Amino acid sequence: MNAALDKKTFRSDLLAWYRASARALPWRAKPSLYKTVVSEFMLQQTQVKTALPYFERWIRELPGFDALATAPEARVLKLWEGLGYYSRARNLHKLALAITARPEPPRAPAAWLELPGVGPYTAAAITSISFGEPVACVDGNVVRILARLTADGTVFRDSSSAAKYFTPIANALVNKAAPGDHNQAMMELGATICTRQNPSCAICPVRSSCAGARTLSPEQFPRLAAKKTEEQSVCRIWFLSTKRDAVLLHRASPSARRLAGIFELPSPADIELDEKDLTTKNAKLVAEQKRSITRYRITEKFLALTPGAPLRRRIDARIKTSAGMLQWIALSDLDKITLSGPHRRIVQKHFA
DNA sequence: AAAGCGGGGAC
DNA sequence: GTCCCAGCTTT
Repeated sequence: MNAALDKKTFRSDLLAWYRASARALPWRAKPSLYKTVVSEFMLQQTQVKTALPYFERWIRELPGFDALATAPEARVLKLWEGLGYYSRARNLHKLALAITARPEPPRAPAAWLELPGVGPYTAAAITSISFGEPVACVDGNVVRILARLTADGTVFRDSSSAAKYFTPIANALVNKAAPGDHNQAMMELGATICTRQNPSCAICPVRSSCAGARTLSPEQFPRLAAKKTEEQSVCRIWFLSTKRDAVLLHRASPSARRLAGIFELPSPADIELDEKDLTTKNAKLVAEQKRSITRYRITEKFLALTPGAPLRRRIDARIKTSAGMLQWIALSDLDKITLSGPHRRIVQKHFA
C-alpha cells in the first residue's frame, strides 16, 4: 500500500463528494433490502443506464420478496427478457424463496454468500448498504481506483485475480462509519471520474491522495493481460408452419447451462438438419448479425427454411419426440414467451 | 467493426 | 485454480 495514502483524508474526501453529487437512482430513493438486492443482481454485468428501465418495471410488477417468491418462473424470466445472463433472474427468484422461508433475512456477509447468485461482491454490496457491515465491494471500478491510487504496476492475468489482489487493501480502506455509502461512492467515482480512458483527474475529489494522478498516464493502471477473442459462426433457422401462422422455436431445458428455459430460433442441429438438408433451393439467407459475448465474437446467420414435404414430415416427427424442446409458437403469441435478446431483436426487425 | 466490462458457478 | 456464461456500451 502506498505509504503516502492517508486513509482518513481519502475517506472523508470521497464521502463528502458522494453525498454532494451522487446520482439520483431509483434504488437509492427510499432504499430497502429488496431494492438493494434486485439492483445489485441487475447490475452484475450490466451498466446502470441499461438496468434502469428494467428495475423500475420490476419493482412495479414484483414489489417485494413475497411477490417475487410467489411469482411463476416464466413471469420472472419475461421481466428479465433483454437483460441477458438469465441465471441471474433464476437465482434472484430462488433467493426470494430462501429469504421468505426464514423468519428474517440474514445480516452477515458470510450468510449471504450461501444464497444463490451471491458472491463476494454482491454479499459485500448488500450487507454494507442494508446493514452497515464494514466490508468492501471489489469490482472493476474499485480495482481501477485502487491501482491508480497506489500506482501499482502489477500485471494481472485477468480481472478476477486483480480483484483478489486488491480485496485486503479495499477492506482496509472502508469507512466503518458508513460502509454502504463508501462502497457506493467508490463505484460512483469509478463510473464517472476515474474512468478507464480519459479519467477526469482535474475534478477528482481524491486527487490529493492519488499516486497515479501524479504520473504521466494514470490510465495505464491497472495493467491487465490482453484477452484473446475467438471467432464463432452459428446458423439459425426461421421455419414457419404450413399455415404460416406459427414459428418453430427451441427452448433450452431448465437445467441447461446456457439460456435455461429461454427460447431461441433453432440451430440446424436442434432439428437434426445437416448441410445437405439446407440447399440453396429450400434455405435462404435472410439476415446476418454479429454480436459479442465474453471472449467470443459470434457471427450469426439466419436462414428461412421452405422445405419440401418429405423434409417437413421429418421435422414434424422430430418435434414430437423433442419433449418440449421444440415448439410451434403462434406468431400472435411471440410476446408471451421469453426469447433471448438478440433473437427477439432479429425477429422484430426481419419477421415482424 | 472492435474492444472492454464483469461476478458467479461448475468442474 | 480455470473455464464458461450467450449481452450491451463505448470508441
